[in-house]
Amino acid sequence: MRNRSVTYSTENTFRALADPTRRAVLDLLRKGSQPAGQIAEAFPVSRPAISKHLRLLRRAHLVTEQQRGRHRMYQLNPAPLKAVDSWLADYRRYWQMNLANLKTFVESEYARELGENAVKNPSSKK
Amino acid sequence: MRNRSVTYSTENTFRALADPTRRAVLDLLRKGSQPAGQIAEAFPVSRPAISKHLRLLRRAHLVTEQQRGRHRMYQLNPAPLKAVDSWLADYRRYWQMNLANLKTFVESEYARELGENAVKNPSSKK
DNA sequence: AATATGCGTAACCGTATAGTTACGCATTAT
DNA sequence: ATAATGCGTAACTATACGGTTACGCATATT
Repeated sequence: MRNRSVTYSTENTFRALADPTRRAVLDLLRKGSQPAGQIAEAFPVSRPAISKHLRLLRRAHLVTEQQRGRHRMYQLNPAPLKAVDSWLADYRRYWQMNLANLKTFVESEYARELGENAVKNPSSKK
Repeated sequence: MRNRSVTYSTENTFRALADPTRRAVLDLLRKGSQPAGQIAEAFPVSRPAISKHLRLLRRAHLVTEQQRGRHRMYQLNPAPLKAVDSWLADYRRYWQMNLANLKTFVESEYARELGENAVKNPSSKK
């Protein structure tokens, strides 16, 4: 298997990104691989706390580790972020619309009628 | 205040996206505003469960609601996703690098030396 | 050989999720 | 006026976080 494109669990990826500390760890690793202890020093929480964050990041395949003597070097693996990026892609065109226009549209009578229709013709629920 | 650019809590945004059901709700709302009940019908979980998801999405400002008779219309607000997008931006260039090259680099003796240096010159810790 | 260092894990705690069922309050329909 | 509908919330449960301290095991140092 050479360079076969790998799929990761989008679920794990989003979950891993939910915590600000973990995002900060990734940001840190963008500057280069670092051993676990050095990563921990960058944060106000205890080393075991970081160790657990690293475990989640590992599960999400957002970092890879390799033993280097008694150190564990952590390296960023941005590949799973591609899934996040492509999920976001579908939304980009939305914020490219003028949101002010959207707002006035929603508050218009036209939208109101659409809303009523959506409600009165649920086309489900009996 | 007219169209003043609003900032949202990135924290809340990422947290809201962590759950697959909530992401699916957003995906659903991309097709158009819907009342809460209709949203709930699209999922295998109970209506109150969806109601709670909607609460989190509201807190994250990813949806807006408005009373429409006895219905509550939910509408997508993609604006907070811009923060996610810009966080991701810093990573895009990484997955544009050839990851195979990166891998061989990391495993090279050169990287090994860098790694050792990083360890032996922590430039912190006493 | 003995000691120090790096780092993961276990055990424990408080809080937030994610789901459930039961309930209550408006609004609409009859 | 009464009944039905739409939907949020309360109360409860199980699980997962995020943090802590204590511990243990390799690897390095002296």
